Amino acid sequence: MGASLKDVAKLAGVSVKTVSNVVNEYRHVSAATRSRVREAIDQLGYRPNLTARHLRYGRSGIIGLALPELGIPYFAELAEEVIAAAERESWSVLIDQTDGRGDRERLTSSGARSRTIDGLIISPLALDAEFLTAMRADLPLVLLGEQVGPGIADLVAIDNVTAAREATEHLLGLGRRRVAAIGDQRVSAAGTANVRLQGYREALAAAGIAYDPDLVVPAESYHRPDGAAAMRLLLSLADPPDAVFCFNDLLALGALRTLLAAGLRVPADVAIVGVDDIEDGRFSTPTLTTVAPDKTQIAEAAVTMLLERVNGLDAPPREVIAPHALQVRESTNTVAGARCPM
Amino acid sequence: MGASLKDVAKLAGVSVKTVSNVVNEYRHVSAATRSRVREAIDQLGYRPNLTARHLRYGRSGIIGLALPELGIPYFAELAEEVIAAAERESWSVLIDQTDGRGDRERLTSSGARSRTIDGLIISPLALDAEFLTAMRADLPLVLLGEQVGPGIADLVAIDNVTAAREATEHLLGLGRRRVAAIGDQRVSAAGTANVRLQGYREALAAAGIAYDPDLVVPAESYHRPDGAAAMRLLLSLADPPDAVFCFNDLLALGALRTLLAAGLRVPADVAIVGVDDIEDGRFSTPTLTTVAPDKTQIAEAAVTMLLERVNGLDAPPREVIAPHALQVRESTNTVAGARCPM
DNA sequence: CTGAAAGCGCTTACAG
DNA sequence: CTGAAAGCGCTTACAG
Repeated sequence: MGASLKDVAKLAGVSVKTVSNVVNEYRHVSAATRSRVREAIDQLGYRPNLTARHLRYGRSGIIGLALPELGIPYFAELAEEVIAAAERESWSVLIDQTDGRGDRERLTSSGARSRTIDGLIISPLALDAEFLTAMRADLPLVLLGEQVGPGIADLVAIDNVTAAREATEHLLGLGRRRVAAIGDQRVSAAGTANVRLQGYREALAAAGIAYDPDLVVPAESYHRPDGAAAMRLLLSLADPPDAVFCFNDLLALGALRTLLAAGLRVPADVAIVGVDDIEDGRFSTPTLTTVAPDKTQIAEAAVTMLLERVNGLDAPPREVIAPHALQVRESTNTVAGARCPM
Repeated sequence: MGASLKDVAKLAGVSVKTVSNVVNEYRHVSAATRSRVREAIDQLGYRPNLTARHLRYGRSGIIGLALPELGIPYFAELAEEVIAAAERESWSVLIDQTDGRGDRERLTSSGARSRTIDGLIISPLALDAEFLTAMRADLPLVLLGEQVGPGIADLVAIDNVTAAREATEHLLGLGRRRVAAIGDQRVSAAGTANVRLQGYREALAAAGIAYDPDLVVPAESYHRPDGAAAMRLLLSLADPPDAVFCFNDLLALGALRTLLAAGLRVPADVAIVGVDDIEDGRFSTPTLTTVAPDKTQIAEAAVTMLLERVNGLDAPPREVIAPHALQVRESTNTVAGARCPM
């Protein structure tokens, strides 16, 4: 198909080494030779074959990003940042969707382990420590979100316990006493859901409020329908909640929908807090109070750490804890007046 | 780093050809040899180097997907489907974000033109026919969304004129007479915005309603803030609209926010229709009436057509028009009762 | 059924 | 400042 270095060399009447020198902009090429080579390149429409270059260098210039699904805005926004950060360093990003099952087969088959990528940023979810440890032996790895086991690989996350505690404290500070939690998951022992639940419980304990298991509703996935269904369950309780801490914004937006459809007012009757700070929550009615992780910083840290590993850094696993901040908006702001959308 | 075919061959005491035969599961390998090779593979932890294989085959097994940004849910959902469709065919997807500027530099540098991908699915936006024609000479191309010029490359899209006409007719059918449009763009002559505007105008004309340029508001990008700002502009008119057709759901959700914040009721005072059918609109309050393109079909058609080209199909540019359907929800349903969210 | 050799397109010591 | 040659790891005619 395309022309190769050899073709260019032949046309320019020089060796491939010289063409390579010109292409890679090494000095020590005479101006005359350089322009002759340039001409040949233009004439043939030559562009370097990156696959060959990668084979030679022993790397592909591509990193993988394994996420549950792009359909969850938090991950889409994060992917956006990761791609941008990688591009700044002239790396490309291959995205793998794990469907939240963290299915080993998928990861294995999808190139993560087949040396087509030089490193992997992975949101682990259902993957266990053992599997990840094995993966790390093959491939530089950066974990996103939550530590799966002690010192498995580099990690970038926010302090989820503190974040959850602050969110719950904020609701308690509003004077609410029946504070529910939506998003519990029993899948893995160290998952994000568990640490968020822990922060929730700490806040309740500090406020001297008894933990009521009825107020903690699991969510199979973290989409709006799950939040909506969980909220319906909570509304069916004899003593329903007056506030809800949702483990992500999508669950919160689903819960919000259920509340409004049931004729309840938010925050007057039930206040809501989410996590992620996705754009949706800044334009919903009411707007959504949320814990905002610094996604740009998370993405940059992940890419930086991964490339350091790809470049041979041999150090014990590192942890970057990115900052987060509670964004108070209408869904917990009882001062603002109520409005009627329909 | 990892073991190569040669290492395995040496350990198993056979030639590399034989190892290759085993790895690729060719028949005609004696059971004894096969198991000896298998053992060596396990022992060395051998996995094939895809880069080398790709060099040999002259292709990378990777296709590119160039989108404005993953932060726009429609594109994130589409990317999700494209990745899934590609994976079914054992292809990987490299995502490029063009930032809506369709910037040539980015595309050029980001691998699209550097032979690291075997084909490209691209949402063209600001790219002109000339540039795309030049690209197609290098690389199999499938255009997403809108035809940029006559017969430039394979295209998959919905019938945007009809979709826009139907959306507008739906609003007119509600008895609205001041129907605004948000999302006009002057960038390219054949862009999606223009065909949607055309459908809008056709519907007005068919209903015998004069076209009022004051009711058509441009949007620089298609995010919620743009819709919110455009709606504020419309509300400042002496004779504000009683309905709005937004060129995508994000604009519609932004407009919705402005209306509710201004104390207006939707749809009682102003009815709204969007395009894209993103998940947000199914859970907003009120839920959003929208034109739903069949994203799965769009993604599958794009991947199928691209792979056909990658496999050498030499045919004139083809067009796939995917189905769409108007999803009527609360934002235009004047029959449903009004509820008060806050 | 298996082996030795060439070649995909590049880069990089090694000479000159 | 430039060239001839080896090699990255794979596959594939070509022999046997």
